[in-house]
Amino acid sequence: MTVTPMQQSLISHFGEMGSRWGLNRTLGQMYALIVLTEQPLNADQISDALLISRSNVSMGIKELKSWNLIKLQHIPGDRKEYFSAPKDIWEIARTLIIERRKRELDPTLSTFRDALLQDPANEADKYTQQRVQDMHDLMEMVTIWSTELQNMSSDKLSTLLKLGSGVGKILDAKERFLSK
Amino acid sequence: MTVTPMQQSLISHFGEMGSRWGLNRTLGQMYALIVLTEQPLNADQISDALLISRSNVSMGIKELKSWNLIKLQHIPGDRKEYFSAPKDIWEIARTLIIERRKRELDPTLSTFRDALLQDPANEADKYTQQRVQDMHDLMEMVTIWSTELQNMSSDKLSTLLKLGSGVGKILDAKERFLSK
DNA sequence: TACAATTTTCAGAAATTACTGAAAATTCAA
DNA sequence: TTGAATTTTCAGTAATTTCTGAAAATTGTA
Repeated sequence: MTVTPMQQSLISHFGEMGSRWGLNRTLGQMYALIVLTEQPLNADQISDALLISRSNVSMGIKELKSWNLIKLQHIPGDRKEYFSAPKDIWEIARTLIIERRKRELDPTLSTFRDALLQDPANEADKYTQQRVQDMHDLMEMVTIWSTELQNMSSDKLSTLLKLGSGVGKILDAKERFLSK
Repeated sequence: MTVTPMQQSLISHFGEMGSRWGLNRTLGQMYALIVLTEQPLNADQISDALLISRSNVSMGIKELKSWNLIKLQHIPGDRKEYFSAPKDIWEIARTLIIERRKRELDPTLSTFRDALLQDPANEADKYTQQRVQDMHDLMEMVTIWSTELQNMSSDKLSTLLKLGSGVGKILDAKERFLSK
């Protein structure tokens, strides 16, 4: 399991990014390695390639599993477990959307709802609730979107994204669709 | 500058979330306080309300400024600087999208492009480039979208988001239209 | 200009998070 | 079963990040 210079620079970058994200450096590197390698890898190979301890890999894998980001495989005649990433990049994207929604949006929405159910104790609370209401509404819409994306095929997701350069067009499409 | 229980629980939640995000706990709390309070606040008030040192507030403000998340105000006859958040929640959302794109997508896209320009040293590199190409394409579309959103008025952004669960249907309609 | 008010900086301390090696637990073939 | 191969756990250590107080810098007024 040797890492080419090209792979190394990508792995490093994902390490940096991973720590800026909710993950940590090692996790970012591990996932980069798995995504960029065609063959499934076992824990020892990951440990060798990234120069991190076997136990660190074990913890990383546990985390990646909890994010549903890796596939588990077995190779006949080999007792080790092998890990790989989905070959469809859209599937990875979809998983990331779902998992981040679960971890970030859902609990926040629930905190917002709690606050909105309370009686405002004074003017300050009234203002607070008003702001919470705005954030709640926005976030709920984002949630609905993410649910939608979650159920969308890769093809469809791709079509939607490609529509990008003219989101305005989508709005137009909506008008036409609804008004006929 | 007293914080009501309702505000306190929201501030705590944002603290938790902030650290899961790229920000840190204090920054999350600071921004929650500013967003949830109607009046602009000065650094001492923030320091009092959150029980953190004046210098910590100063660093936090610097960071929030770099994210373009706060507005700076002066109150006549008072030399202190006062801080507030945009009243339009969509504006805050838009700013977050822009800033995160700058910090996360742009550098990543550039790393991807570097890798794609290199000559693959072997089969492993060829596979790596293929995967990078996929990720690049996806991320470029996301970038285009975010640019689009950046230039969209709050009204239009709101309309688009409200479309939510209707998006799939519109795409269906489009498919049917194109394939006949 | 002088100076009080305010903000910023920054070295070190405190807190948090990540990582390791050793040991425990699990798995599976014989 | 047994025991070798493999994975997981976890206490302690290392590394990183955050926070503070003191001092320096800046600002604005008289």
